[in-house]
Amino acid sequence: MTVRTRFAPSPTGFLHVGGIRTALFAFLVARQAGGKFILRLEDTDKKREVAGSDEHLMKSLKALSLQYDEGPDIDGPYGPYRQSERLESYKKWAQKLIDAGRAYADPYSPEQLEEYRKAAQAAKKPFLYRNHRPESTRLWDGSQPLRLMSDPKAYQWHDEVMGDLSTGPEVIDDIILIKSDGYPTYNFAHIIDDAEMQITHIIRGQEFLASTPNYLNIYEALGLTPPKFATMPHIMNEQGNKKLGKRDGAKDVLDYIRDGYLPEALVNFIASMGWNDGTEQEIFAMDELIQKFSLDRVQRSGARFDERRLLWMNGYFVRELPLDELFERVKDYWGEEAKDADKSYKEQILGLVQERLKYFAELPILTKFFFVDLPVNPELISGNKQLNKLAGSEIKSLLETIKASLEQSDFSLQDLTDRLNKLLEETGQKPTILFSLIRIATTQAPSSPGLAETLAVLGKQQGLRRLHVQIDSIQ
RNA sequence: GGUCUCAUCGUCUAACGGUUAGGACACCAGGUUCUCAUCCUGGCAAUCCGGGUUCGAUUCCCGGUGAGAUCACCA
Repeated sequence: MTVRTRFAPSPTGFLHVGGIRTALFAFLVARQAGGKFILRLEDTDKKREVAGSDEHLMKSLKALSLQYDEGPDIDGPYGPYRQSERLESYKKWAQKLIDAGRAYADPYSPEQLEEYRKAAQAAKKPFLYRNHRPESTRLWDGSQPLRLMSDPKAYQWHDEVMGDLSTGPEVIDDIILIKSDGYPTYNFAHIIDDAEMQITHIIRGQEFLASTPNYLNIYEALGLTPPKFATMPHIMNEQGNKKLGKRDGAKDVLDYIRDGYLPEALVNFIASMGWNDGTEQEIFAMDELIQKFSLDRVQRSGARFDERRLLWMNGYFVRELPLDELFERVKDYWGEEAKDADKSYKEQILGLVQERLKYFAELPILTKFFFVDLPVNPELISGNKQLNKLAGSEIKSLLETIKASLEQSDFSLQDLTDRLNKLLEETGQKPTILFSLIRIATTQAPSSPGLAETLAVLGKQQGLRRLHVQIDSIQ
């Protein structure tokens, strides 16, 4: 049997790392088995639907290379892939249940239901709708919710991640199949769709674990064999006290992409939250993940989202990139001031900042001084523990000596290196004095790449000009 | 409150009854002619508690405790 997994989000907003992880694992299971990965939009709640989020979802998946084989925009043999377009199916299956006496019209108003619920709560009892099941059922005309006539019983089932699970009959209830607006509930629709779409593994978040026995009850009523279940533990927020959610600041994955996080780093990072291959390997390429992933090595406990680890991992992937590829990838991230700079100049700069670049959005602040003369910042000297011990006149004369030497330089890396060494001897100064001074004068930045390298890229004209300006600024 | 699930360094995790409980991130210290970063070296740091079973429990069982999920005409 061909493995078919699906990711089935509702179009109610963006995708955060929690959602992406579920999608990623479903994707990996499918790819590993040479099966199919399907995207299905669960758009049965028109009130919560957010316009454009379907596109956003698809874009997010594609941005992380989680390409699905069938979906709303990629037709396949089991379409359509939006639930709102599959209403006929749900009606058909619902009718089967009605005919079999396994579904009935809910006679109560929401207010009545609320009272029952409150009464149960006051009595410290769990609320069960089936305790209020009407004696005689009337015809379902669609104006009322359609409920399952449940068959309360204990269940034992296997979960690919959680292992063997079991519950008693007390959790089984007459859940709503079709809402009074004609749309099915998730609880009903996903079962029909998974069956019709030949889904073999339901990989989903832990929030559905508690309702699984009710789904089992529906499968039985429908005469369907359930697929394999795999329940993913939650990804928790940074404080670790709540499942990661949009409301408390979970970031859109597309925002990470926009900030210049690499998809491959994001994927690796997300996979490493809750899964590892049992070795000490930390870095995995996508094809390695596909090859090595297994559901039974997925963690059962929740993992916290630690952005610092993501930052490290992204920096790692950035450093690993060949320079020409990195150049291609960062091309939209240069600052405004770099607009007219030529390619080879930018390439040289990128070579110098590559190992300090954690994510692409940092590029402008790391490289600005290469493109524009920053104003003299006296605080760089006054705030320097070594330099602020020197009198202005001493600094000035040091700078004059430096200038005299650099004026003779061709600004090749080799010559600059030699001259810098010679200047240490000539002036008798320690590197911490001499090099700091040169760096400050020529960059006006609190930090920069190596001094000789920076000067070589900056070039003679710019380097000397900035030296002059610094000298003139000192009385 | 009922039901279900989970529990190893601050964080992500390894250890299919026997290890000085390992790695990574973060942090700290030192080194790489200034800074930042990289890289290298070193350091700090964990089996929730209590009972069993066993020659021996992080590991198996029971009970606590703690955390999370769920109990919608949301998914």
